[in-house]
Amino acid sequence: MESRCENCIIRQFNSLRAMSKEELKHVSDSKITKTVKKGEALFEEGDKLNGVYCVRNGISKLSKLSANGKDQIVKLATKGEVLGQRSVIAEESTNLSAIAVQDMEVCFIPKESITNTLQKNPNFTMEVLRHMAHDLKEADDVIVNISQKTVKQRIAEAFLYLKNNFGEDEQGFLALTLSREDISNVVGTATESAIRIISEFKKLGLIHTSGKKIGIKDERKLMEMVEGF
Amino acid sequence: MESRCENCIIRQFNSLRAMSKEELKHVSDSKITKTVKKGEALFEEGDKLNGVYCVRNGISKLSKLSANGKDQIVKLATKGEVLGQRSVIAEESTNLSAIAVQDMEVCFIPKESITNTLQKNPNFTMEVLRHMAHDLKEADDVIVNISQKTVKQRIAEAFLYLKNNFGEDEQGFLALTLSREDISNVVGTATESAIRIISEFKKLGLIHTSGKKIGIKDERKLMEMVEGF
DNA sequence: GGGATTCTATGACAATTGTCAGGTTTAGGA
DNA sequence: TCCTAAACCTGACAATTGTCATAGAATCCC
Repeated sequence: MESRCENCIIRQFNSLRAMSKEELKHVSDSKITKTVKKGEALFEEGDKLNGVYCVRNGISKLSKLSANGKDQIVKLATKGEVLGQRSVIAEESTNLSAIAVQDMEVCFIPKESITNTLQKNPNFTMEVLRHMAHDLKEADDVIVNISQKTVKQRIAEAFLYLKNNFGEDEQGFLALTLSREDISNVVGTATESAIRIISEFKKLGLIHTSGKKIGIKDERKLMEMVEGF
Repeated sequence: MESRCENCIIRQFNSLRAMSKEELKHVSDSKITKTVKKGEALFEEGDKLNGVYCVRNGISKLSKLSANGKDQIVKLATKGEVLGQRSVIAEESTNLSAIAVQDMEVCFIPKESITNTLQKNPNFTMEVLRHMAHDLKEADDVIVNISQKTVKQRIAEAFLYLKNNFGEDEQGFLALTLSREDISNVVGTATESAIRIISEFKKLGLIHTSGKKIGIKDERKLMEMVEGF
C-alpha cells in the first residue's frame, strides 16, 4: 500500500494537482500514510498542526466545541479533501477537531512541503486559494441555512446532502451512517429533537430505517420540506 | 479627493500591501472612486462582479437572502476591507449582497488588476490566501455561535462585537447604529424578538438607548450572558 | 454468552422563539 | 410645517425546541 503521490488518483480532486512532478516527488518522499479508526481523532481543536492530511479513504467530521459543551459539526470531509490547510496557511492552531466517522486512510504531509510549494509555485497557491474561496461560500450557505430554517427543514436537507455527497448502498440506505448524535450536531439541535423528527419522518413515509441506517423513501417530499412546504 | 493608492493608508489593512510599487500604480490608474449612500447596494447577490471594492470609509453589510424572504447578515465590512474578492477569485457570481449601512467611499478595482497581480506576485497571492483563511475561521465561529447560543446570547454578543469593532461615540453610544431589523438579521431572529430582548436588556440595566442608538452600560454582565449565566 | 455501556426512543413539561395584530413614535419629503 | 411611510414597540398566542426522566435495543468487550 506504500504508493507514490505521483500515481495517486486522489490528488486530482484537490489542490495537489497543481504541483509539478518534482514537487510531488518531494511530497511523496516526506509523506506518512496513516490509518485512523472510526472514532479516533486526526487532530483536535487547538492543536498546532505541523502538516496537512490528505484523505485517501473514509470520512471525517470537522467539528468545534461550543461553550455549552456541544459539538457543532461544520463539515464532513471525504476522499480527496485536504484537512488542516487553513491552519497551516494562517499559521494558527486549528479551530476545528477532525474525527473519523468511518475508518480512514490518510496521508500526512509535513507543512514544509506545503509552504515551500506555496512560495515557489503560484499555480499551486492559486489552486489552494480557489478551494478556500469555495469553502468560504459553503460556510456562508451553512450560516444562512442554520439560522433561517427550522430543525425539521435542516434535517431533511441533511439527508439529501448525505445522499448526494456520499451515495446509497445496495439496499437503498445512505452510505454514510451517522449516529443520531452526529446528525443533531450537524444540524445544530438537541439529540432528542433529532430523534423525534426522524421518527416523524418515518411515520410520514419520507424515510425508512434499520438500526442506525437511514434510507430515503420520498426524495421529492423531503425537498419540498426543505423549501418550506 | 482623487488620491493615489500608493499613498493610501487604507491599503495597509488589507492584502494590497503586498503589491509592488508598480502594481499599485497600475491599480491606481485603473481604479474608480465611488460614493455609496446609506441603503444603496455595492452589488447584489447573483451579480457577476468585474472587480473588487476597497472600502475607504463607511460600513457595508454583507447579506444573503434566504428562502423564507429574510436577509441573513453574514459580515459587516469596514474601512480597509476588500469586498468581492471571493467571487473574483472563484470566477463565480457573488453569493452575497453588499449594502451600505452608512454612507461609504469605496474604490472599485477592475478584476484584471487583481488577477494579473495574482499571477505574477506570489506574495500578494499568499497574502490574499491568509485573509481568506481568516475569514473562513470567522465563518466557522459564526456557525457555532448561531447554532449553539440562544437569541439572547447572540444579541449580547452582537453588541460587544459592535463596540469592539466600531467603537463608541462621545456620548457612549455604539458608533455603528443599526436598525432593529438589521440587528435581527445579524443574529438570525425575528425583528420582534430582537426588539423584545433589547427592551429587556434596557430594563436589566445592561444597555441604554436613545432612539435607534444603543449604548453599553454593563459590559461585564453582557459578557457573562454570552457565556451562558 | 452475559453484563455493562452506549445508543435510540418516547413522554411530559418548560422555555424559547415566531407570528399576528395592534398601537406609538420617528424620520424624511412635499 | 405637516403628512406619510417607515421604524419601533408591546401583547397575546401558538409553534418550535430543549430538558429531564425513563426505558428498551443494540453493541462492545471480557
